Amino acid sequence: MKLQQLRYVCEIVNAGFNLSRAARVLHASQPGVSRYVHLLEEELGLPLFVRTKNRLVSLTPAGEAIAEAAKRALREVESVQHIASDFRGGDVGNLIIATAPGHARYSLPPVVERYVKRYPGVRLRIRQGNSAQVVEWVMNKEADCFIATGPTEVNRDLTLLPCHDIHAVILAPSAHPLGKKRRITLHDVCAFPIITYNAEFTFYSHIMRAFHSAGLQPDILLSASDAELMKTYVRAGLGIAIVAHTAQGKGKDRGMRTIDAAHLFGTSVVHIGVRRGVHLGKHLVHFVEMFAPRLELGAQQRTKSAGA
Amino acid sequence: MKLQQLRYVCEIVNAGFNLSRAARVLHASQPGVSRYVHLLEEELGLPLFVRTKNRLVSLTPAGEAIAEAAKRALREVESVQHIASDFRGGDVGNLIIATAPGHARYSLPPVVERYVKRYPGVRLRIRQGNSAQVVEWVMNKEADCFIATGPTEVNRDLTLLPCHDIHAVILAPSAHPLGKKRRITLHDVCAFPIITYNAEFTFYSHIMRAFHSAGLQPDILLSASDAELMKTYVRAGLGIAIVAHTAQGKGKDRGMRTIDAAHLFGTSVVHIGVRRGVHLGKHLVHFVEMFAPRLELGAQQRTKSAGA
DNA sequence: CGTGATTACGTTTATCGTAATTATA
DNA sequence: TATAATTACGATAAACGTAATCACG
Repeated sequence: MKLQQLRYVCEIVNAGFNLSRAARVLHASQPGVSRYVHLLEEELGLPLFVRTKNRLVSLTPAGEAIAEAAKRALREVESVQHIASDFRGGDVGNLIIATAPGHARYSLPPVVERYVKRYPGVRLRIRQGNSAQVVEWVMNKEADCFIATGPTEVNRDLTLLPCHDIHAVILAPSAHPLGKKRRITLHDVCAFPIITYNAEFTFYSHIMRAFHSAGLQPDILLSASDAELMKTYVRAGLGIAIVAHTAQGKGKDRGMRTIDAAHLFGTSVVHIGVRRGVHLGKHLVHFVEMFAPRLELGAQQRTKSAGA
Repeated sequence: MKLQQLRYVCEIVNAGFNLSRAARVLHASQPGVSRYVHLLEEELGLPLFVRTKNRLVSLTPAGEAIAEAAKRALREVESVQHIASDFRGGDVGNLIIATAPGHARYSLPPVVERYVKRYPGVRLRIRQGNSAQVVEWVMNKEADCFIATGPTEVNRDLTLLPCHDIHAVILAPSAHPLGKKRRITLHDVCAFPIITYNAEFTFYSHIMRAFHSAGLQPDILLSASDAELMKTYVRAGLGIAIVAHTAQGKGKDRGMRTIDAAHLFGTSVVHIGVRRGVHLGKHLVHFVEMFAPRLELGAQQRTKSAGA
């Protein structure tokens, strides 16, 4: 059995059982592909494709199972090449990180700063998008990993690495009545117009779930993807903002006060998501080691390839 | 890149980096293997093996990662062949089931009877052993699956399919004082000499854990792997037996009574264990469908190969 | 020197394209 | 008749073994 034969089979399948089209994609001649497939079928002792007279129509049951296994085999072979090119290159290359604007703005900058200093040859790119987008990008190989606040609805082609916890805080104008209470409740919060993240962010659903399960209907005055924008509206006295604790400036948020709200909304976990079962590139591993040292991803890599 | 090259790499590794030995195993000439490996290294652009002058010594870091991926790729290719031979054969073949004597004797017979009637061409073999042995047999491909009472200490090369629950019953002589109580306690049970399974069976640990966590030290008079043997001793009045509920005869256990003990020892789950990530043979799927129809393994197979 | 890796060389075989053929819509 | 699969044939290349060479213990 040859790798090419497996490639041919897979390509025929996703060319919609059109040998000619598959041959074009594979830079091979139509007869070559035809013969090679026949050879494989002969070797395996059964037909992989259903043929009506002179046309490929579909996979046989055996063909389906075999095409699946073939795809997995090819992925591993591809992975051999990726591993090689990963080791081959020195500390140069590309690293694309997909994440929500919140992480990009608050958690990432210090890490990125250290990273580009340590690995100046790596071209680091950060793509911003909502939860669904960043997942999509990683699956399509348009990004090497995503950083997202879970639990993300995620399929079995991705692996999530829990990095650290995140909790909500409330930003209110300095003289706001909420600031006087010792321990606020969801009910207290609900009394005021609320500014928070857009609905496509996981944090939004997280917050809303807390309100709804308490039987409350908050008055969402305004939603945005940018915490700095929210702060502007808070300063203007339009309402109070519920944001991730990472979004609070270190004493730089003048004109407002921060009220802890961890007990109201619980904690979420920030995850790094990568494609499952493939070799994690050296640059990605280095980055993750900086972003979440407790994962000890580098140490794992040394003993076993492609983390859990 | 050729599959053979990957085979060569893997074989060199488990021949202890001895090219000559690897070549012999692979039915190839030493020079052929040498050149082919060099070709691969050239293609990948980096050395896979550490060479001291004229001798292979070990894998480079890249080599280790690549050897792992290569092994996975080869396993998938092998799996293609297995799938083919699985579909090729009609309803003939072999099926080896490893299990503890208890399952072999009580749960399996009716299933086996139906199975051999439906698939008379399949040579069914049942190997009996303790928990560790049956796991070992499946991993070494000396058996297609095992049936065991969990939770088995199991590694990530195996998949466990939960089949059904099992609970303990107490077998006591007809006139035994325990039979008069309405709801017995662990303490009650401890007052009498106990007959149960050998220590190497999971059920034994399960029972003992219940006693120990209640701070009790039961008097184990006798342990055996065969429930029928235990019954003999119970009839002789030597003690009471704690056995799986599946071991009780349907009214045929003369001279003794059955006392329910589910509330004392809880329930365990009977699992079928198979090698992870490989195609499940048609015969095995058929058997599992009969043994545990609620798994709907056949339906899963039709859509996706090798169940979770 | 013996064992084991590499290089050189030649034969055999397989791979794959062009051209011709057949079959279907 | 156009499109798509199969068969026939031939040139090129690769796969792989034998023999020779080299390198170390």
